[in-house]
Amino acid sequence: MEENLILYGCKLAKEMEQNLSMLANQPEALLASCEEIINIFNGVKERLIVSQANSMSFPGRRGPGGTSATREPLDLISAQTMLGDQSKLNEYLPSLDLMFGSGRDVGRAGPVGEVQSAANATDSIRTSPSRNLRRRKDEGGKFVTTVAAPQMGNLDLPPEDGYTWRKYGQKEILGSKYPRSYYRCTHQKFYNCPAKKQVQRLDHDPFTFELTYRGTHTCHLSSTAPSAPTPLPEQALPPPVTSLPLSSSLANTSHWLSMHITTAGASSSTSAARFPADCPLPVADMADAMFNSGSSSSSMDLIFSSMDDKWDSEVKKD
DNA sequence: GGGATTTGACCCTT
DNA sequence: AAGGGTCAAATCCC
Repeated sequence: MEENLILYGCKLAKEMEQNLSMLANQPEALLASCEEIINIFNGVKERLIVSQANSMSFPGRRGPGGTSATREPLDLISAQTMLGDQSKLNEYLPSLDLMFGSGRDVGRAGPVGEVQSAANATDSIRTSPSRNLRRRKDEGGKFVTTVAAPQMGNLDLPPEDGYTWRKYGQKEILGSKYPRSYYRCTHQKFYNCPAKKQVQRLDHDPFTFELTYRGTHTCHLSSTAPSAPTPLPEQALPPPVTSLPLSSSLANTSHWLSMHITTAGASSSTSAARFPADCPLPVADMADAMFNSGSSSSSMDLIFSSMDDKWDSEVKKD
């Protein structure tokens, strides 16, 4: 299933690239389309991360009062070892970050920096001379997903998602049976990482968590960040929520992806997000081709040409 | 002692 | 005014 997700992302990129070529003379439409691409790929990336996390077993955690909720990178490392062909995933995720950024990192420059401005404008945050930044729930830059509770271990804790989080609050929410927990990135202090997430059980399904991600991980961008020994946990970013209305096809895409990730979270399968053995990665080459080539269509065709047959033969099997 | 969690209070947005 | 998000002191654990 995850393999299909990846194949789908490749397929989608090719289709979008074809659309972009038709918008070459319409800068505004081109920008909007680029924005869609950024958000879609971020969504795919995040789903891969969550999918991989959900496919693992959840090692025992310490009880309340300790450091139980911290996410140990070793969990992922060992899981990757067990799952086998994860090296390509580790290549793929940071490459996507380099390619598309988060859409929300103010300090990040790159090929998509200007494209991000529209999203940043809608993602207004209030500043106060005496208080830290605060944002409301309906502001932009929110990504919501649901995952199943761990099959084993402490069911009160949400499943691993590859990041290390520090809990900073919990609150009873009106109309909800279960309290909402607030987490921020463990590296916020040292790397000024703004990533946060909220965890809440669903009223109608206590074994399912709703995860709300806000902000993006910038800790992996620091040259001193401890990313080298643990590629996956520190190199991937939670995606922003698209600030632009998706086209009908892309909206369907989002639905399709949501369906799949939810299924992956609820599954007890030990299968992991894997790349097909002949997937023409690494994506660093894709980024180079997409942004440094004068002839985007030809380069994209080169990148994705071998994907079509595989997509047609494998994805349609489902 | 350092780091993480708990929890009541505070502040902001609606 | 109510509800949600965050702060920060107290507490816990290693």
